Amino acid sequence: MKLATYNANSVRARLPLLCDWLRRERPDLLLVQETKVRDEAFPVRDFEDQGYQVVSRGQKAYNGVALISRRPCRRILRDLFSEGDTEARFLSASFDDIPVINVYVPQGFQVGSEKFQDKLKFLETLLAHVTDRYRPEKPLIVAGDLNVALEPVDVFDPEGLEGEVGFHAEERAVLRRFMDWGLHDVFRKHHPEGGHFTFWDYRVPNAVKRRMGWRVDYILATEPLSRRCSNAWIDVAARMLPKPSDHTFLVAEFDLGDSG
Amino acid sequence: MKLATYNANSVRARLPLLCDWLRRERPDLLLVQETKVRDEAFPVRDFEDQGYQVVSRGQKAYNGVALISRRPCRRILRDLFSEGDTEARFLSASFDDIPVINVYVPQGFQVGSEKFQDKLKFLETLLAHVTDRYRPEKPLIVAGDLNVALEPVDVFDPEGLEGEVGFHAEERAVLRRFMDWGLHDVFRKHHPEGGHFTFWDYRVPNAVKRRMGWRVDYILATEPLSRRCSNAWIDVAARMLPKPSDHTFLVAEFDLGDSG
DNA sequence: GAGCTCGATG
DNA sequence: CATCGAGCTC
Repeated sequence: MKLATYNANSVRARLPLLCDWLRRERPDLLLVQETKVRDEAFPVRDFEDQGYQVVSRGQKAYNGVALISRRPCRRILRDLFSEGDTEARFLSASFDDIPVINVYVPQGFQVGSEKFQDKLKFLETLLAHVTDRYRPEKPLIVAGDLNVALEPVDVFDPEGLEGEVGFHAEERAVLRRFMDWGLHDVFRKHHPEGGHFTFWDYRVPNAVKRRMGWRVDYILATEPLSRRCSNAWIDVAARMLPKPSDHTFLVAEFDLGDSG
Repeated sequence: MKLATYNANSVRARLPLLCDWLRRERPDLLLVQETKVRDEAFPVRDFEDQGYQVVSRGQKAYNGVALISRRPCRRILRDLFSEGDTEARFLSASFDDIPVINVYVPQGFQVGSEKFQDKLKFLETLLAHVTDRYRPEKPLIVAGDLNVALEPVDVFDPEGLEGEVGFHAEERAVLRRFMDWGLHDVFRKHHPEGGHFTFWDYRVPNAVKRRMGWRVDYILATEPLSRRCSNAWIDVAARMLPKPSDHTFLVAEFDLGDSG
């Protein structure tokens, strides 16, 4: 099974790039974040034309997540919070009985701000959701834009960025607890060396060439799946195409035998 | 000499279409209206790369006219009104001693409105400019988006549109006086039958296929040039391309012998 | 329907 | 740098 995650920064603005990429890579499942579109306006047809189905949890202008898959899904869940989500940042479903959670974690604005607290709250709630409902011995995938770089090798300037939003001890500690519970970072498993990024700020000139990026997008898997992850890679070239998102694709392949 | 006029509805938005068209048609001179860009931001390079020179009279966001030519021009004039123009709607220059006036006449909003009066004032001032400075026995071209359909055959529904802005007796009367003075509509000369249009409103679904257009773009020439006009045509296909302007190209060819 | 500006967000 | 509205024009 080939799974990818992509913060599109508008699924409509990224439609040509996305369609080209799907045509070439043909993943079984693509998790998209920052679709920035209401469900009624999601360009479903463009994906259906390529043999994909779309489940979307969107809102106007901001956030929005979607599951784009070749096979149907079950057990769709659109809300992380028991009160119902005010922002479209969470979407989970099962594909061939493998539960997949797609998240777009709040960026957090500034350390100490109310938005930063919301970010921590979101991560804590997601962690509780995972630990309450799943077991590390069973298959589970949690993936998307977590908006946190876990280790110093996951940012281009760990000293300079230490304590900044996205690389602050408090966020990293919460993310660490996902790992401690039993979620494995499948990209890290295949690339322990670091210096690989999935996001480069538009505002930094030539950020990709200058390797001024962050690794904030993840595919996390419990042990039975992580064990079967045969490959994981970041499509840096897709960040160099015309009209790119500020993120790029993270891909993982799982050897699931006949069942997947 | 091959001359074309085109209301681009943003020269920047139309850059791919324009460049493709120039590569294919290679006119000696292209008159553009609604460039919608300040002179400093005009994409001059894209035209220079194809062997064209650009003279532009632009403003921010609205209006804007330009002369795009393979040969240099002389006697550039950027203002129609003696007080200096507040809107970028007029640009004239001489090419091989043939004076060419490029205009974007105000659309006029609604009959009876102040903008409609401005439109009539613009047309009257242009007529005075022409009759004061030129003679019908000498070469002169006046072309561009005149925003007036002269005759019933120049709109898709003459009965329904009678009296509407763009097809009102008062505007048509002023335009008629250009003809009476000695300017000839070179497209009409080759296509007396009517039913040919240069503009189709974006808001009318399938307007081109349904032939729901207007002929409001013109190439007018004095007798010594009109006599030599060997061909004139409207490139309807260019209105059917992806991301078209709401207008399309009007082209005329003149047999000028060695001198042009 | 499709350009434009502007102020917002990241 | 590149999204998004809103409000404007044609």
